Amino acid sequence: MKLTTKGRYAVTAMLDLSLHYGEGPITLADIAQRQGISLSYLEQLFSRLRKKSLVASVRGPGGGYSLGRAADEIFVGEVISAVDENIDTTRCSGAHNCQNNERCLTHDLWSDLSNQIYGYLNKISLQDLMDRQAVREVADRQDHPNQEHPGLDVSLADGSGDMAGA
Amino acid sequence: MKLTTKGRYAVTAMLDLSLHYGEGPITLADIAQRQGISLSYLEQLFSRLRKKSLVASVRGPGGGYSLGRAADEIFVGEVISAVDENIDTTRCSGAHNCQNNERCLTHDLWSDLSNQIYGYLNKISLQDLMDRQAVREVADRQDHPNQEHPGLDVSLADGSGDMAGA
DNA sequence: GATAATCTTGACTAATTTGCTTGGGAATGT
DNA sequence: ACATTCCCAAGCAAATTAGTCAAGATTATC
Repeated sequence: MKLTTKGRYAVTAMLDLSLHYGEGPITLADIAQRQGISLSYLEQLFSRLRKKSLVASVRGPGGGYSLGRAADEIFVGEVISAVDENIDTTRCSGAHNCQNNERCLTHDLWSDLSNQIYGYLNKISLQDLMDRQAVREVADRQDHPNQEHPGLDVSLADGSGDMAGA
Repeated sequence: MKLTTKGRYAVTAMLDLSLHYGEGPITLADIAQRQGISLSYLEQLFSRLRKKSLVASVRGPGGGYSLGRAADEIFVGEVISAVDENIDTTRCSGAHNCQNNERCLTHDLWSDLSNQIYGYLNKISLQDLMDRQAVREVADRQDHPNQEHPGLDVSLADGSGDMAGA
């Protein structure tokens, strides 16, 4: 499990696709302009997203990309791991050929956490994120009817996720 | 929120410290050998961990590092962000100087997710991880009394974390 | 006090990853 | 035919990672 700006670009682009669902195929040029990502970089990312069937493509004029499945069936963890090219041998390279028991023990502690994070991210769908945003926007508009950009950057990470039964 | 091998090293080292709590200060040389991390790299990481008071140091012979607080008061998110040096301007650089509403919208969707992940990781303490492992070890030993390394690499990410009220 | 163990700091470097450019293709609607 | 789009691969600058090296500062022990 890795989480870098690369994954952020991928998730952002997928969210952009979700937001324009129903408008037909969306061109990468549109996403590039809207999200401030270079077209060629997007092409690389979408190449991987396509191999994992997270997006579908249509070539030719009027073509573009659309979500490979419904937004509530695509999970953030999938998107991130699709672009991560993660062969990540975790030092112990899967097998238990560590130097000693101690090292292996600590390694297992880490991989345990990694699995937890992954499980967590694989429960959050693109639709979930959009729903959250929609709810907040409505609430914000009710509070501040005359502003273009209400205080959306105020952290409201409620962090109500449970700790997965440690 | 960033999650790379650097953070993994830091968490692994902190877990090593936790496991040897009560044995007095632990030298970086010990951790380096046990966890297979270079001594000098550990020095860099611990310099940052120390600035955030996540570890305490004792100099001179017999010196070393120990946890800055109890293991159940140190959270994974803290450890990771301590070594991340995260000035991460998130493209919109905090303010709302985006190109248009749409871009800002998608950006907020991402930062929302980022906050969620962060909140999640800040609920998992080092103690939690050790407890999980301890429980599993006992269970495994009961099932396979004669093995040194029972099947600990089998994923058991139960992922019972809730999705934070999307 | 000398010495050795250990943390502390900073400069430097090789390898890898990121993010992007360039330059070509291949498919397809008009 | 042509313009538009996806597709693909090579290459490249900047950043990050992971590490080395070298010089110190502190302190327990002899």
